[in-house]
Amino acid sequence: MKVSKAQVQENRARIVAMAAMLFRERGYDGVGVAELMAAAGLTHGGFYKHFKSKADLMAEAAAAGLEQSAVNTADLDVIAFVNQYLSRQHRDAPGEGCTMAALSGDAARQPDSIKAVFAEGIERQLAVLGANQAVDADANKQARALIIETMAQAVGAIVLSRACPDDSPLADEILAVCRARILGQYEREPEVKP
Amino acid sequence: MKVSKAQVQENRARIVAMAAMLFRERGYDGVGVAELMAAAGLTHGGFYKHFKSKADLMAEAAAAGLEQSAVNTADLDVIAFVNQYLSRQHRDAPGEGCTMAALSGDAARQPDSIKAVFAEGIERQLAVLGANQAVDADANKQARALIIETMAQAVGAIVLSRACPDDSPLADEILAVCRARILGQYEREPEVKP
DNA sequence: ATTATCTATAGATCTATAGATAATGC
DNA sequence: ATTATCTATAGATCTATAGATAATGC
Repeated sequence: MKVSKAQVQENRARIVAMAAMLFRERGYDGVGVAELMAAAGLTHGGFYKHFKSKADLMAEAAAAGLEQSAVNTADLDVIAFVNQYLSRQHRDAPGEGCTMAALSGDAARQPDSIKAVFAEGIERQLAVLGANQAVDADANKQARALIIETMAQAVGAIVLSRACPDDSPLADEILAVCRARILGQYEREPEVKP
Repeated sequence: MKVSKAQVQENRARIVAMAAMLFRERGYDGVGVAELMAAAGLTHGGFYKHFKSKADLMAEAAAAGLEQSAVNTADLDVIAFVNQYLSRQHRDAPGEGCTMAALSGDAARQPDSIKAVFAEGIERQLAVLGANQAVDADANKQARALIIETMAQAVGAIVLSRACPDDSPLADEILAVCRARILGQYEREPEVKP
């Protein structure tokens, strides 16, 4: 029943990847260890050779999800990012979407060890979107403020839109309004290029 | 052991009020019926004479929390609202704060019956903040868009700030930046008065 | 020999129900 | 007579551990 070291590593990665998806879809309390391990093709007893506890996995899955978002958006400019982020596709597929939007509410009730992972993930995403890339300190401060505002509005729009019933006109209106207004801001205040 | 009709009504209201607070603090899955009833000074068996199920209470507690926010902010203009909403006090007291910010993430995973309560609560809050109060249809549309953008950014800022560790500089920065930028927008685009 | 995985289970917790009780309200 | 509340419990589920197993890797 033992498996190769490569297989062990692959199994562990699959558990983390499944957790990152299932937690985003159903929340930290919405997915049990047994179900998670079954989704990864294993039995639940083996979980504790990979992780000390479910809380440990939560931190690792959050880091994986946040890292994935940063990598996926690394080659987008802010306008492309906003168009993708504030889309119905993103709203309706939380399992593959932004970890901040899907799990920040849950993270707020977790210990600082998990919140620290989120803070790092937020900071990373701000960097990817072009904060701190301006020529001088003052321009940097302004660029960073603009990116923070954009992320907050984008996250808020997705969170509120997802809280509405599936066919609610308000759900779509929130996305459309925020997308238009953010994009309008980047026309007036063009993105800072390095 | 039976109690008067007035007492029954009072007990029920206390259960709903405690639920509205505890759910905001710890999430729908974070509070059990037994603990909730104990917090209301009752034993858990009696719960089911008041509510058909925990899910029924969740809908009613959400409605109560959303209603409370609307009433509390009814006499504030948008600027006073934003100053209060994007404060450390609000961020650090979710149990008495905005239900949208505290529970939208949980609501997204609940059935449409609960999401419908949230959609109504959002719509109500938009109305309180002055959407639909302009003189003509076009001005109304613009005013509504501005309020939606403001709510999304405010909710997103609180949600992200709460996901950061308690002493995180980023948590405070998100609040300060979004507060300043929203207020700046209302200077440039003054609030629509009826 | 080591150890990742499996089966089985302990112990806690959670929602919901059953039946008894006693004060209200017709 | 009705019924809100209480005590007790059923049945499900969840995290974590114990012990057996069998293939890897020294």
